[in-house]
Amino acid sequence: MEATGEQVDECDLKLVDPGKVSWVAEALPSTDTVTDLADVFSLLGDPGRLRILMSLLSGGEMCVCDLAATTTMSESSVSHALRLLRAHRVVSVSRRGRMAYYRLDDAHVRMLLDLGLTHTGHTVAIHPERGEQADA
Amino acid sequence: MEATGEQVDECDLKLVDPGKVSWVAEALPSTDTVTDLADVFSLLGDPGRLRILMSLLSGGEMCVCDLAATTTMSESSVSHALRLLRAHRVVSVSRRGRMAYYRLDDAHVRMLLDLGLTHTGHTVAIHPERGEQADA
DNA sequence: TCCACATCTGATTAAACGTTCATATAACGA
DNA sequence: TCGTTATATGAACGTTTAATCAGATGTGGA
Repeated sequence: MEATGEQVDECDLKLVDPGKVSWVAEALPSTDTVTDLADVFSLLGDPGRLRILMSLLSGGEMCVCDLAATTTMSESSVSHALRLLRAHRVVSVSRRGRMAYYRLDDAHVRMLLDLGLTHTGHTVAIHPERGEQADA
Repeated sequence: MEATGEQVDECDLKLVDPGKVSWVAEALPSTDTVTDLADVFSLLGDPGRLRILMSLLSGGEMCVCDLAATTTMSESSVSHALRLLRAHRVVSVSRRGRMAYYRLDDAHVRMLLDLGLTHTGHTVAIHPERGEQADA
């Protein structure tokens, strides 16, 4: 890819293992890909948003005011958070009357949440009779 | 936890589905657990740290200067980032001579990274002959 | 011992973030 | 139509964060 034949642009002088550096650098996804992925993780990196998403994970479909209750956040905060999550296609809305019902709309994020909860030793509370969990 | 027997402390007045709110609230992990999990995701939510971790994921064990090269960050930035990751037990160090060799030291984070990369359509470059991937 | 080198650390600064408050939009009921 | 309710949005504020620079620590070789 490089005209010079060197993948690590410059200052190879101080590299301990130039060979490994070369192929590790090549193996890394593009800047855009890394940025996108970091964005997703970042979205999950806020306790408030995380509580919202976990609420949706077990509750299925919920309106803003109920989410405010389960997460102990103000409705305004929840709304702002949902706007962000919506912009990143992590949640989707169904508007019925004056209510807005949100749901988890990203199978990948669902898996990340699940994996995260598993790690903490916390089992995701699934209530089949309320049926909301999807394909994943 | 509540003296009143109500899980959603107050203002049940404006709830759309009080029943669901109750059990969703109960199903949520403790504040500490949520905070810890958010911390982990937050750690993965920075492009620089993500590149460091992905480098370690494919490179196995690497020193600071080589990581600086693969991530195109300054050595100081890398060192600061590694300190954070170290504090959260995500990476561990082996000091040999004046070098510090870092490695991914959290199977769970490894899985999250893997899942994240899978989602982006990017296959993790594994080089068995360099052997570093663990149990996971 | 002294110097060079790899890494670490603290302080500073600028940008990004989440919350709040006030207000806007839009739908239902009277 | 008017008032109320549910949600959305914008601006302002305080906090957190990551990058940079300068200097500290500690190791190896001369």
